[in-house]
Amino acid sequence: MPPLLKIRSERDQMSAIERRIADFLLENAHLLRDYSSQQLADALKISQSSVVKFSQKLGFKGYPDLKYSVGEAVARSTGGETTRATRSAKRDTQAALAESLWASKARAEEETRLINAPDKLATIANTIDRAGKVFLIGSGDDGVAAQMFAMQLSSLAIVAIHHSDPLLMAASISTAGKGDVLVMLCEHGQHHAISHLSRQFRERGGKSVSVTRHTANPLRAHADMALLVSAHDERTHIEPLLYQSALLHLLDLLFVLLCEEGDDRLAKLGASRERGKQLGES
Amino acid sequence: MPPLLKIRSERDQMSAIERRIADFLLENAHLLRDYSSQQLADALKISQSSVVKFSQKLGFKGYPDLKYSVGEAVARSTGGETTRATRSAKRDTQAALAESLWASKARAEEETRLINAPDKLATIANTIDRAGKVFLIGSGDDGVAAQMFAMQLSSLAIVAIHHSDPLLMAASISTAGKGDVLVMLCEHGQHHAISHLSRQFRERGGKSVSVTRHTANPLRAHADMALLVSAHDERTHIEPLLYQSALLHLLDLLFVLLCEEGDDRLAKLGASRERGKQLGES
DNA sequence: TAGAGCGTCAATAATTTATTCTTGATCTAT
DNA sequence: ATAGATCAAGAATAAATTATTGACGCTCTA
Repeated sequence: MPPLLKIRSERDQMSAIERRIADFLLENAHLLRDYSSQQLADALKISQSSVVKFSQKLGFKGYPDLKYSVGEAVARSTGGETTRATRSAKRDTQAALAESLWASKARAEEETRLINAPDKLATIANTIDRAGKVFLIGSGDDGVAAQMFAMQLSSLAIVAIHHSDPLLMAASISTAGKGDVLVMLCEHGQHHAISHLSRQFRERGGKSVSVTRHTANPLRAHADMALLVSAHDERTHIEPLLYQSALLHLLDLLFVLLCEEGDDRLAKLGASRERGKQLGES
Repeated sequence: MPPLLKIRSERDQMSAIERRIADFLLENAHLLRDYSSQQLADALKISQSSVVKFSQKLGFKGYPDLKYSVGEAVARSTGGETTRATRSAKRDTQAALAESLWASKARAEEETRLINAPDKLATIANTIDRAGKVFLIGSGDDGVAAQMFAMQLSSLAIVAIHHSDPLLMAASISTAGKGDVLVMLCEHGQHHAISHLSRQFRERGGKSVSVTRHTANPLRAHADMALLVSAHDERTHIEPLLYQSALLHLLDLLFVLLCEEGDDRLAKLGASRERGKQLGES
């Protein structure tokens, strides 16, 4: 039980002095850091030993232990508050910049999470999990994201084939069959070539998944399943960053779902990581 | 700055004994509660006064103060979650998953921002801005990030050459000269091949920038400028996501700084985007 | 009203923390 | 090289904080 809650709940069967201590703690928990048991006693005009006994009666090893617990509780409740001290001008403006960029990203990622129903995500994760081969296409920014996701899939021992080029992908797809999955990343969903691929792929019995902005777009319309990304900012140089970030976050989420899909996935991930480490030493 | 982050970031310029203490704290932060300064000293076979001095050097009032701070930090990081009862639907668990992932990322990005001094970032942005050519090397996850950054630089009309392969990069570098920049992304900074490239590159008069985890590592030591990434999580399948995310965030920040470096940069970005749009319609 | 039970405090013991001082190692400038 | 400076580390010790003890007074009850 959190210490402050415990104190409150036992407050009623306490003696007068104990109640004084309890009240002080409840009101001043956040500045307990600077109080020794003696100082606390002085502040309340009671003896130091009363403070110690109070601590022990509540089940703590002693006063420092109580103090430590209260510190934890306060930290938890006040969240990840960062003490922001005013520094030099440059530091401030740059911190503000970082802060604002971060906030924008947070918003984009949050929006993105909300417009993709959990069931849908779970279904897609499941489909990928059972898939024979996973094909990924995307160019430009999308290509990089696709590549990253492909690497993640590989590390889970899922066969993933990534191409930026629709022509190359067309060739790869000719080996696809039922149970395979095609993940198409295309910000605006307007690449005809990709829509075309989708059609071919589905004819061969595979499932297609589109990942686009949440606008109406042909790619999304033609896909079996559609993931959506939301990212907006009036500063045109920022918007692509938000798109990237939200997209990656969405894919990360999918990755984590996959990790938890089956126990052996994580084992395979561990093994893959080991191999990577050995190569890395070269 | 959170105490554990502070410890990590100063770890490199510590003496051997101090490093022992630092490592112990980082690994055993959650059970520091039961250690007095003397017990900690005994566990590490060092003197108690060393522990106290360590605390003071880090800016704490004394050992108990350090302990208190670490307690807060641990409490915060192990989630301000008041263990929510029965998670009924799939929706809930997935939302929680997303939430936790997002919180971890936020922490990693925040930490990363804090350990890279604004001045340093500004200097690097400036160096890149003035550079003739920018070379980027990185493989695996780092490679994807490098590629992404290269694309961003290109969109600002900065000449950016990216390779995953050190051999190819070696060939490219032979065209480099004074005023050029080599950005080396390498999570653990242990790739000898990259260190080798760095040496070659600097001999030709170029400036090298390393981007690694904030551990002591050879790559970082050899570089003219070093960017650092902080990302930690006990769940081994999550940590790489955090690294990715924090790394990209750092590079995004650099990108934004570049955008604001000169007015014409934004204009060029707009033009580049226009061209991209036209291509995209195909 | 004697005495058991409890809470408080002052005194003090025990523990923990902080400081001082010494030693030895590593630089630095002559 | 070498004297001097600087620093890290530990031992010894001082200072502080914390914990325990025992005495006193209060209340309740048989």
